[in-house]
Amino acid sequence: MDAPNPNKQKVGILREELEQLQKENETLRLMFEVMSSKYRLLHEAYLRESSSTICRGLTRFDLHEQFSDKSLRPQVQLTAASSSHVFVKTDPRDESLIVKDGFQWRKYGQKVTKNNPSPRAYFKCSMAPGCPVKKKVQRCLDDKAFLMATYEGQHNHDVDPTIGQALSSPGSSATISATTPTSEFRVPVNPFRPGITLDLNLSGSNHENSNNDNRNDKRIEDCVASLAKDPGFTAALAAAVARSIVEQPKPPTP
DNA sequence: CGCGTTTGACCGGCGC
DNA sequence: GCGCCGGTCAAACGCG
Repeated sequence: MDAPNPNKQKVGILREELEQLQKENETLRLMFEVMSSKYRLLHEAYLRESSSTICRGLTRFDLHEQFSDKSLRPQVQLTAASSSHVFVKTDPRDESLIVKDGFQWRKYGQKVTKNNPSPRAYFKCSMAPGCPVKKKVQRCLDDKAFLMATYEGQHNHDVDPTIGQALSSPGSSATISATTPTSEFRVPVNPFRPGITLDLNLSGSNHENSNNDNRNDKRIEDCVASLAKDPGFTAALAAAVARSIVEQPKPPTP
């Protein structure tokens, strides 16, 4: 009776592993549910904002100003491919036209435009010599809490890592912010690259380390908000997560 | 002194 | 052709 049955011992180990995997599975399921619910909420908020704040800004600030200017129509048609508009929420009392997007910019001009009393500032990227990227920053006509940055061109270098780490998406990135009466959400976008780079590193420590709850929540929000920008990727990710939940984890083979 | 910002001047495109 | 407008240049200026 002293010698333990090796089979029973093996079964015990396997059972332990199984329980551990089930716990992990449950955790992942909960995370997925949280992500899904947050995604739904944020997507609804995003759609609301798209049809109100941002679209209002675009139609009255950008579209009105640029589309009404027939000289810019060809450029506007190229906008989707060669330039991007980013709304950045700032303190309306802050009169500086500074958009912290992870790059260093050198201001080379400022103009007061016809349709907006707020001056428009012109910046060139100064992080790398010869970088062709320019941006224009102007306070939104309707909501002075927002700055609209228009980026043109592609960077020929990477983002400053010390600044980039503070942003949720690696590489070049900027933050769109939009407010609803009750909430604020941030949508990380990448105005210079075709794809959206997401940090989906939702490690198990998320639920183990309560000190990181706020940061993890924010990261999840950032991820979810990014998903809202790309329905195709949303579907692909949802399918992948669903698969990982449906598929029972197999015990490790020796 | 070097670097970045400011700001008036200048240029080019477009509409009338 | 002229005027308007957005975009850019470059000298002056300020700051560390």
